[in-house]
This record gives sequence, C-alpha cells and structure tokens, in this order.
Amino acid sequence: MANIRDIAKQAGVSITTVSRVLNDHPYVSEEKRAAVFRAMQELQYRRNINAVHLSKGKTNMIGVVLPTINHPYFGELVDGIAEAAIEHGIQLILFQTNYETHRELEALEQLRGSVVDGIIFCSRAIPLDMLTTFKHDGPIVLCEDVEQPYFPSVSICHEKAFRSGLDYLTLKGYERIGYCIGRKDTANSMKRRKAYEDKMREIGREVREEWIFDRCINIEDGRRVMREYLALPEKPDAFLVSADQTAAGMVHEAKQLRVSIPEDLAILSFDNHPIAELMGISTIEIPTRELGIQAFRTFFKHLHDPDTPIEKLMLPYRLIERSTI
Amino acid sequence: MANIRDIAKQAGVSITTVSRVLNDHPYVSEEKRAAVFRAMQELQYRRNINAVHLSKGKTNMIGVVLPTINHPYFGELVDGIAEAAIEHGIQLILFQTNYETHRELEALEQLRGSVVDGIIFCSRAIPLDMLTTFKHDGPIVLCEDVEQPYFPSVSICHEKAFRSGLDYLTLKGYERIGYCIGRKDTANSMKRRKAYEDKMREIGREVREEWIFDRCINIEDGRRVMREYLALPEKPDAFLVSADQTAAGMVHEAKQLRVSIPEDLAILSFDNHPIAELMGISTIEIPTRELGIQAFRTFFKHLHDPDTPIEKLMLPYRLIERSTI
DNA sequence: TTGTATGCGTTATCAT
DNA sequence: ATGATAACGCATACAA
Repeated sequence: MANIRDIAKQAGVSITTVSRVLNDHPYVSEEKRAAVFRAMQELQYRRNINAVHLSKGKTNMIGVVLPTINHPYFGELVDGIAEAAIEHGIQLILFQTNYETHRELEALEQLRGSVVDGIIFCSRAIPLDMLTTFKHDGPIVLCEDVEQPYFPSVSICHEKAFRSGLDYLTLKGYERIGYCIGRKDTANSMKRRKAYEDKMREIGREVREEWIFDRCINIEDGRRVMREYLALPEKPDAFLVSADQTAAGMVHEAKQLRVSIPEDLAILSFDNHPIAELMGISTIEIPTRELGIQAFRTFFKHLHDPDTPIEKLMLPYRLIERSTI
Repeated sequence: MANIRDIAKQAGVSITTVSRVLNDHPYVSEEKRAAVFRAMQELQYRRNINAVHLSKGKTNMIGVVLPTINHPYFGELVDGIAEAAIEHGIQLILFQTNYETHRELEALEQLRGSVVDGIIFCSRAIPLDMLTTFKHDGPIVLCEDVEQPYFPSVSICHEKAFRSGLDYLTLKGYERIGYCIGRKDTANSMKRRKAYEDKMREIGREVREEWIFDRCINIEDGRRVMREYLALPEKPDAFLVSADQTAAGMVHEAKQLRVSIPEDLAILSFDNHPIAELMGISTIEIPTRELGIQAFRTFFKHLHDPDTPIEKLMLPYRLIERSTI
C-alpha cells in the first residue's frame, strides 16, 4: 500500500503538500495539486485512516450500546441514530451487551481508549456513579427517563405516559390493572412503577405484586405472561404492557388459550411498532426513530461544544386506539 | 492521558517492558510487572487503541454492510454475526446503505483504508466485478446465493427453496401463481425467477409479468401488493412471497379488503420470523441467525488464513405449514 | 530478562 | 506557497 511519502516522492513535492491536498487546504498551486492527484491515481493511494485517527485523536465513530439489535425498538432507535450520524460522516460501532454490565464497561473502555468519540446508551444497566467515571472521556448520551445532572438524555416521559395509559384504562372502566415491564431495575421501569402506585392509591386499589410482570421484552415473554395469568387465582381485567412485542405474544397466546381480548382481558401497550397495527393492538406510540435522531444530535452538540448545557429532552407520545381495549 | 512512556518512567522500566506487560508476554520479572501495574493504576492509564491499530495494521473490527438495520431479517443476521464476533473479540461497525451503491463503496474504502479488517455483505448491490477490485484488501464474505469464484458466501439455496415452495403450492392445487421479491437485480432474486420460470414451463403455464411484484421488503410493500392484486383483471390464486414482513402486510390488507386467505388467495412466504407465527402465515424457514454465525466464522477463517479455499456454504431451509394455504 | 532504536502513516508547527 | 521535522502512542526486531 502506497503511503503519503510515496505520493510525495512520485509527485516531486513534500509530504506536507500531499497532506494539504488530502485535506483540501488552500495555498497549494494548481500544478502541484494536479501532480499529487496524478500520483495518487498511479499508485492507487488510499489514506490509512488509523494514522489519521492517531494523529488527530478522534475517530469519527460513535459507540451505540444496546442489549440486542434484533428487536424492533432498538432497530428503530439505531435506524434514527444512523440517519442523523451519516449526515455528519460519523460511523456507528455496535456494542451488544445482552444486558451484561461488563459489556457496557467494555464499551466505555473503548471510549477511554479513544476508539470512539462518544457513546449513546440505548439501554443502560451499570450504575450511574460508575458511568460518571467516564464523564470526561467523551460525550455520553442516555436514552432513558432518568433524573441526574451528569449526562444529557433523550426519552419520552415514562411516568406521564404510563399514567396516561392507566387513566385511559380506568376511563374505560378497568380497575383491576396489572402491568408488564422490561427490567425492573431500569430508570424507565422505576418511573412506571411510581405512576402505577400513585394511580392505584388514587382509585383505592392496592398494588398486587403478582399482577406485575418483570422481564417482558419479546414475544415469548408475552406468551409466558399469558400462561401465568391463566394460573392466577384472582385475575386482573387489564394489562398495561411496556412493549408491543410482549403484547403481541400475549394476544397470540390468548387466542390459543381461548381468553377473549378485550372481553376477558384488555391490553394496552407501548411503542406502536408495525406489529401493533397488524394485530390490532391498542398502544401508546413512542417516537422511537425520532428518539434516535435526537440522541445523535445531542451527542453531536456535546462533541463540538463540551460546555453545552446538560439537558433532558422529552419527546411526545400519543395513544392509539385499536381493538384490544 | 498518560501514555506508555509515562508509565515506563513512573515504573522505572523501559517502554518495551511496559508493552510486554500490556500484551501478556512472558519474560518479565514479577517485580517489574508489579511496578508497571502500579504505575498504570496511579496514572489511570488506558492504552490508545488507535496507536495499536496503526502499529499492527489491524483493527479487530469488521464492517457489516446492509440496507437497513431496522428489519427483522437483518436484525437476526447481525445478531448472529455479533454473537460469533464477540467470541473472538471482534467489533462490528455498521454500514447502512439504504440500497445505495455508493454507500457500499464507502464501506469498501474503509476496508482499503484499513479501518476494518474485513466486510460481510448482508446485502449487495454493487456489481461483482467492482467488488473484486477490493479482493486483496481483506476478507469479504457474501450472504447471497451467487455463482462466482472470488468470495466465500453463505446462504440457503434460493433456487431450490423457491422451487420447493412452488412444488408445495402446485401440490395443493394452485397453478395460477404469482410471486414477490425484494429487489429484482439481486442474485437471490434471479435464482428465484429461474425457479419460477422452470416451474411454469413444467406445469404448462405461462409467466405473467403482472403477477410478479418487485421491491417487496417490508409490511407496507405487502399492503401495496394486495391493493394492486385487487385491481388485476385476472388474478393469481396463490403468491410466493420472499419475506414474512411483506406477507404480513398482505394478510392484514386482505382482511381490510375482504379478500379471504387462503380461499381467494393462498400465501406462502419465506423467513419464519416471529410475525409469521403470530399471524399464522405458512412460510419457508430460513436460518437467518445461523447464517450470520456462519458468515462470521467464514470471515474469520479467511482472516487468519487467506489461502482458505473459497467456499459456498449452503444452509438448510424447511417448510412450515400454517393457515395461509 | 531487559532495553534501544525504528517503524506505522498522518497531521501540525514552524520556518522560509 | 512550500517544506523539514516533530509529534501521535504503541509494537517489535534486534542487541545485550
């Protein structure tokens, strides 16, 4: 592979001049510029980007941390991030954590080792105080509804959204309400629990732990919930479900188990991914793709101006009525 | 940021010794090793991986080229690739092409510029002869059923699979068969067309261009096909559809348009993604995730032994009967 | 077992 | 407008 030195020799100019041509600097005569281009052509020159990275101390890459890419929510989110990133010539490097915190730490080490210029956490499992350790290694953006002054974040207001869902359910006459969340310990889930507890208090119902289902992320989880629902001595009459995928699994399993939806059990979920429309699931739309776009924009602002104020950006959600309520 | 030199000074050893400790080389006395570790601790040392990359001429990163990550097929494929990659400490960098060839070229330039050690094409649009130009810049693996001696590939045998689908349809009494494919010009699609033409000849039916639908990838495409189907003066009685997503859109739109499936129209699709089960779609399962795993393994073999013979790996498919036939 | 010297390919600084 | 040279941070052949 020809390098910048070979080009310089071939074109009869200095290395510096070649570098100037490479980087569109002014102050290069047309003749020399042409000579450099010719030499690059002849020698099939490609610049070694690792050398650029080392020299500049930047890579134009951003780390994207998520549990799995194979899920509509993260697929849409990354799609949004990628769309915004490509406009600025920034590449995405993927860190699939499978919910393991040590994988998140690996990603952070990459930030510290300047393999990436920054990180967007699509989902976070490691404690915030551990994260703050990496605060000065580059911009970190969170996609979650969490109270903290250290990192910018982008999300919907999960507490409000969950509350809206509960309001809608009670408005429709349901009061024996259970719910499903992804991971009990995430910020988003804690917000939801708070909304739930508040609402139960408001309508004079008690919180029933056996009506709360944890680890509900994909379709199979929904099936499991439905089977467990059936075994419940006292059953809820409605479920608020934090992901369309899970709701889809519930609806499908309900059909097998001859549970009528919404007669026996009403379901309201979140996301409004394509599957929700296909299966007629009532849901609260989360602008996932837009979330990704905004997450990147936020990252980019902080990348170029580290003094950008830490903001918590909230995007709107909206309820979509279909036939599971 | 402290560098290797600072550590050497602090620990009172040479740079080489530090490097040896860093890379787990033998022949370092315990005292010095300890001293180095202590210095690294004290100075909060992290090694700059870009420097490692430059020095080694490798990055331990692999480029993954695909049109969009936000689609179950590519989601599963990447999931498989990632699973295998992580075992070998290799990172994924994502190139979303949106089906634009210049984006694929950008990815290839990154290979040439040694930003990535190799590339897996989950979907390819640029011509093969252009691709061969990059043959010596690093291993390139294709996930398509294409005849060529230059690159290893991993796929199912689309011609046979499509033929199986057609056989099954005719066995069930359908002969007025149309089909949907993703992109007319891909290798996979051309294989399918061949299978279709052969079968039509075999059963004495002519190929009807208006029964062939191009650009069928996602759900919305399926809706479109269904509407166009309804406007057809003469209608097929069955469709072979190259993606569950599209089939799902068709089934959903059919319901709206009061077309009975399978009475008015039978549908057999490919993939067996979760949505196929949820919607009861008969489909031919493609082991997408396994495809990804094998694609990575193939890449990895070629990375470490460039003389590995170029192979075309074929994975099995299987038909799953549900209720759209 | 340890260290010296050199290379990796580019950018940046400072002269001229 | 152009060029010589010093970083950038690490790995490694070679010497000791």
